Amino acid sequence: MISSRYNPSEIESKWYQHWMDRQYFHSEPDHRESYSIVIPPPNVTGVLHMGHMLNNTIQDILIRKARMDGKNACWVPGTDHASIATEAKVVKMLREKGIKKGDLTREQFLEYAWEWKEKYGGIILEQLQKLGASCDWERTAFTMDEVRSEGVIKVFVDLFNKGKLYRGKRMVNWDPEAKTVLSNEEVIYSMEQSRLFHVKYKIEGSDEYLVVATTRPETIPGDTAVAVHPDDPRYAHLLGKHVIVPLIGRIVPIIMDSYVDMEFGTGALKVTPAHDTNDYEIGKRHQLEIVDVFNEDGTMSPEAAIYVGEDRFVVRKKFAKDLEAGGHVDKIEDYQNNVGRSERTNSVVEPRLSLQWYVDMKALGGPALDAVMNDEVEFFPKNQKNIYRHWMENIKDWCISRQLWWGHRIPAYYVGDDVFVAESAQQALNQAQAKYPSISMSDLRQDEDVLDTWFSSWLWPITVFDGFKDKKQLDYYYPTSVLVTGWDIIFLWVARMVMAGYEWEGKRPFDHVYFTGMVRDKQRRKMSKSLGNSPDALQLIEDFGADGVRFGMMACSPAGGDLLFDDKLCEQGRNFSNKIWNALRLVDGWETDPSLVAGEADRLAYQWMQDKLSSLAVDIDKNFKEYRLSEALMSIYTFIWSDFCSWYLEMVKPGFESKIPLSTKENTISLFSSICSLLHPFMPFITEEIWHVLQHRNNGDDCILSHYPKPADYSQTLIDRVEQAKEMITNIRDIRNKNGIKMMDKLEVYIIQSERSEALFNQSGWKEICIKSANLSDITITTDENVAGIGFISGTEKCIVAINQELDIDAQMEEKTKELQYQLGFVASVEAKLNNERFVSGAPAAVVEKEKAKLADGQERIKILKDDLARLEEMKNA
RNA sequence: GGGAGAUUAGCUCAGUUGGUUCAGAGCACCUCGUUUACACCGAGGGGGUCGGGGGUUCGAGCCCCUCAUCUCCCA
Repeated sequence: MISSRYNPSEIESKWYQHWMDRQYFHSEPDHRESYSIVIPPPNVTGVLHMGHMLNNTIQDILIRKARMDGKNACWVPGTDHASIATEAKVVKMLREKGIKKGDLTREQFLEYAWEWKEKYGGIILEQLQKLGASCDWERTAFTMDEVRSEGVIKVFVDLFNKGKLYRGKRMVNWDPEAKTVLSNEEVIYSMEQSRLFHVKYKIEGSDEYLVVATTRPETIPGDTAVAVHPDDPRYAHLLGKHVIVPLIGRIVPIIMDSYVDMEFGTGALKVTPAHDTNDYEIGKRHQLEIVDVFNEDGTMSPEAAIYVGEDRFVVRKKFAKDLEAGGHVDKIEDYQNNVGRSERTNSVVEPRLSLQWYVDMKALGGPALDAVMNDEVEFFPKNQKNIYRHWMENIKDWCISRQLWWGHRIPAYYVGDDVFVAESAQQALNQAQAKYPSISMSDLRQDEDVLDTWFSSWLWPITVFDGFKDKKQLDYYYPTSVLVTGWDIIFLWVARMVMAGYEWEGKRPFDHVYFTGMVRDKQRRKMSKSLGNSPDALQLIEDFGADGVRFGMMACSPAGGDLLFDDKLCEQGRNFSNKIWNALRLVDGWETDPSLVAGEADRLAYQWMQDKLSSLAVDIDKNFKEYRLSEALMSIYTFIWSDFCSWYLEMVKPGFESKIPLSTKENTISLFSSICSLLHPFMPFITEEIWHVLQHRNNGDDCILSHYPKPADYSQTLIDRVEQAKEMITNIRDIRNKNGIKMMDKLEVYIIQSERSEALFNQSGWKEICIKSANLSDITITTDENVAGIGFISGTEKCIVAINQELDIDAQMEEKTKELQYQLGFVASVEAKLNNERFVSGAPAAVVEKEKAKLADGQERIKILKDDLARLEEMKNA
């Protein structure tokens, strides 16, 4: 006996293993059309979170659907090495062991790092398997493995040789804790409480002071000018004068620069070119001296000459005191300002001048912008195109060096100030010797830095197919079919992949990009570790089953829109699983009798289901083409729960202790199998299980490889007729409800004779379905409009439920009157439209025809209602 | 400060070139129900001036203007 509850856990592991054993996920190039997806490689340090679940569920749905459509589906999994995050984890682990990074050589450190990666780096991939991800695990890639690394180095050398890569001194976002440069995207800004110091700078040779407002007094030793706006009348007289930097005593010029905001603070700005991006620009314009007062770890440098070696925040407090003690403070205000912190270390980011490697993005951007604008790479949803264009048109060079050890070490070799870039040290040496014949390997010094992780990720669609070495796989799978990712990394990753695709393959990396939304909690907050509002992904799978969670993720996740996650959605998924499971129990329990012949009702019900299925397949096909997966799923949900379970199964279900005709059971199993196929991409486990419980299957006949139901022709007339039967049945049930008539009591129903009611009756099986589902003794066509009972309208048919018991006539009259009012209003509005000369002449003929039909229908209903009311009135008076 | 998007039922959202009885779905809610697939259920039901105002049109949830509120991106 099958359990009345669906228990996912055993079933899920069983089928995942089965699929793996049969190598269904594995793909090799062949004669079929390819459908490929590369996974956005999760961070190797990561564990599965809600964002991954959403993103990977979507990819799995697409890849399973493609597989069932007969394409050669290939989903390549993998992870990225996440320089900063991983190095931070390894450093932390070492610290716990009592080892300091500084005590290790680069090689020793990397050994530990690899050890760590081998041990923990696969966790997230295993978790994806729990979710049901049908990745080709034989292709699992890692951004730092040999194939991927070779590609990265080749590309670096290639860009250098093409002159699209350079080394330059720029203002960067510096993380003093990780001691590395950060990209803009790795800096998180938020408003923080701080203090605005109004500091007095004495004007040289005068008793006058110039008051400057700053939140960062610790940078005062780096001041090399004070700037005011050239149009500011308050300071016009100071042109050409100098001020004395407080506590430091340095004499610096007062300069005029229109960058200064006259409204802000005192309208005077201290200029510290080494420690602020804008100040740096001002410094360049006025040829100011650059004094770098910080070390790489955020302590004061020897150039600061004061508090050397102490931390910038400690010094801020000391400076505040010293300034006050020295009488240099005019006033101190509480102030809110926007502070940038490192995404990884949460350390306050320090703008810093440093020598870094850059990619010349203007040299790469052209084809990448065009490709998206003309839909060669198509975005879903479309509105992301604008954002993309805006960024591409204002693109800045990409700083790719990172002061870390974990990553691809930059293949640049120095001899003094000369740089030689080559794929190997030997090649670099050869280059160097061409210039300096006498040098040897020991004179070459390789760049200490590694490359930004994105510098390997942007090659992902090429390198996972080993595309820089061997084009065989690449030619088949590239361009990939679709990329599924969050819009938050559109610049960081998507745009750069497009650039790389055109730069090295001359082709787009993917046909489509499907942007998912962010997963947020019910209060619309982003899921984050610090808020603790992110549910444990594996626990969810435990609680609701992978299928339940997948349903939950998809049920309310419009393309590009945010997903407000709620356990309730997974619960709904679990309930849905249970519903299907119990439908299986019902069908499975049917005993057949070969001597029974299926009735007309069974045949009509089956025909109706087939037509509905075809119609559904048309919708699903359309929805998939537009990546409206949520809608596709919901239409399947309604089909299964409502059409199949609530209507179809009830129509054909045998009575108590009765058997079912063989053909009806077979037809039902066939429908149920199609349903499994339909739902399989969304809920793979339960569908595979049911597929096999429904009937014996030959080896290899698995749901995962079944044909996805294709759009097909169907009879809308037949569907409409059954819909009208449903409407009539619902009406009768409502009448039972309102009049306290038990479902068990059989009723007799009359339909007033008309052309349309005749058509319904002539539909084979129609009458039988009504009788069974509404539990009627009979349903007949009559010309006698005065049958005693309760009248109702179905479509435009007047129907009467014959009833002998006492009825609440007033309640009925009230209801009919209300309905009549509505219909009168409706007809009036249609008449107004049709009487409007401009409507009749201006609107398309089809629209006018429809209005006329509406009018006729409405008038018909009004007539029925009026008759009914008159009849009720008579009954009341009788 | 510049740009983008949004505002439809209590909640989350559909609504595809303006035209069916078009104001919809799911969840939540209310009433009834333990009839042998399922209470993780069944049957039925109520609920919205489509953010406010103005305009174009024979006709506006949809197009235009304006105001309000919110979100995001860039600086």
